[in-house]
Amino acid sequence: MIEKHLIKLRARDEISAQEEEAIRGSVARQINFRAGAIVVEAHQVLTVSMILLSGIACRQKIFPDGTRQITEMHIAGDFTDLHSFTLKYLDHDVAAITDCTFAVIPHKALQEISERHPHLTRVYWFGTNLDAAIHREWELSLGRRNATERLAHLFCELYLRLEIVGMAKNGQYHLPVTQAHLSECLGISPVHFNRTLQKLRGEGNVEFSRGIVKIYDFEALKHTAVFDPAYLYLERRKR
Amino acid sequence: MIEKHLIKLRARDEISAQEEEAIRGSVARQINFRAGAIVVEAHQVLTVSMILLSGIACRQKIFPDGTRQITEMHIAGDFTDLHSFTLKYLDHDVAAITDCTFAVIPHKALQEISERHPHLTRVYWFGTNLDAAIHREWELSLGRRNATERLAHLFCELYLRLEIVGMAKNGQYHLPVTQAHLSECLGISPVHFNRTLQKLRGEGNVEFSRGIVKIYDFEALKHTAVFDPAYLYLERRKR
DNA sequence: CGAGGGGTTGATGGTTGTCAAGGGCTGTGG
DNA sequence: CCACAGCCCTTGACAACCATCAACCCCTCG
Repeated sequence: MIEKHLIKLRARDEISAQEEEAIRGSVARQINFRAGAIVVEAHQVLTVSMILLSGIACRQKIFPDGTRQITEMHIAGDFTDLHSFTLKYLDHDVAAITDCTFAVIPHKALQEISERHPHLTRVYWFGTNLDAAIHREWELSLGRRNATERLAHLFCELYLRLEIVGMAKNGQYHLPVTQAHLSECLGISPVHFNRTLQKLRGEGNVEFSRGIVKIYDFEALKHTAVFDPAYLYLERRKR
Repeated sequence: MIEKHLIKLRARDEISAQEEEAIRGSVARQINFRAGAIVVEAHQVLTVSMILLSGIACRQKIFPDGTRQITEMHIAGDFTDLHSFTLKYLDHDVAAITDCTFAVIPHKALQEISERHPHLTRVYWFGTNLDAAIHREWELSLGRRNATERLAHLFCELYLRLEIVGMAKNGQYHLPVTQAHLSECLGISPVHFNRTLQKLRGEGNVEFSRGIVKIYDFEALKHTAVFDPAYLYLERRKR
């Protein structure tokens, strides 16, 4: 159930048997959401956090006029709103892009972990800092990369993140989202997204259609994206 | 010395006398940097974190070709690289924009805090989550706001953050940075920054010259920025 | 067969970047 | 005191990038 979550944690740190037990014991229940549903609403006081088990979700910020910015994509294994444990409420929504299943972890359980398991607490603290690093990289994209580079960069990031949890291999992965969703990640219009995608396809290094991303030359794609994976902290660190 | 840091913490949570003592005891030394210096270099393994005592610093990401994106501005009281405690190295630089003084906190001391002071650990965890919230808001700016709105938004954010630590009042604060620095926050060229600033001045709600920001109508400025301070988490929360 | 969502295309205009030049202020040395 | 250098700010002209509007296509599903 939370296997992908454990794989993600163990890709970056050692998790002992007791810690794994503590994590498993903290799951109160599962919950499903339909595609398009708001999973967590901004500004609502929260008492639980959620681990994404399957599906694709995102963090989004919405303007009064309805325009939307997706600030991070979430895949299976991600602790989508762990930060609500210390923030108490979120400054953004969490939305289900496809149908999603979550494991629900009450803040009470996180409180216990933070009292009894200092190392695991630091692992989860690391997890929220990793999200912040992804936000920073997206700031760089939105501030300095053009549309082509942004899109190539997003394809690279998702490949590496999905690969960790076994959901991408041989340069290919499922990404069952619309062009409009991705344009909201990149801060461009859907029309311009479409033209950008065609340009990338023309270069022959990547394709995206029917919800499948095919990367034919990852090194070339990294090059057009100016992609440096350091911000994903993919190495295992010592306790 | 770390008074502004304590004020910032106490604006959001209760800090006990013992916790204050633990914080004060963790400061190993002070260190100064000249304007323009790199305080922390990306990708270097770190063993200390630093609290900004005076001056203005920033987090920046630089492309191979030298173009730069500032991902967050730091003011006195900010724990500029607390996240290096769990990340071990940073995905970005920390740079001194003006002359700066920092308090140095060894990771060993943070390790002890994380073992002995669960509540204070959560307070610091909250602190890094607050930085992440600022990153998200900047993603929204860079992705969806135009240049005028971005600049107005930055002036609003810095006002509220400086006000907390007593460095802004009556709609006015010192911001001894160049237009080029601010343009690197906003993801626009220095030339366009200058024209944007003139446009805002023409509207009569804000002025910026000789390193001083004067806000004449904060509500109007908030309105042009579509500024919602929720992401700064300015209320005091319960233990 | 029709409706609807998602994808595609063309035309046009606004926002922003780039290049180049000049102005103003400050600090320094003659 | 003045000349000069250097940094920062400002302005104008032009081009690139991207948004918007509108129309159409394609596929799926009821």
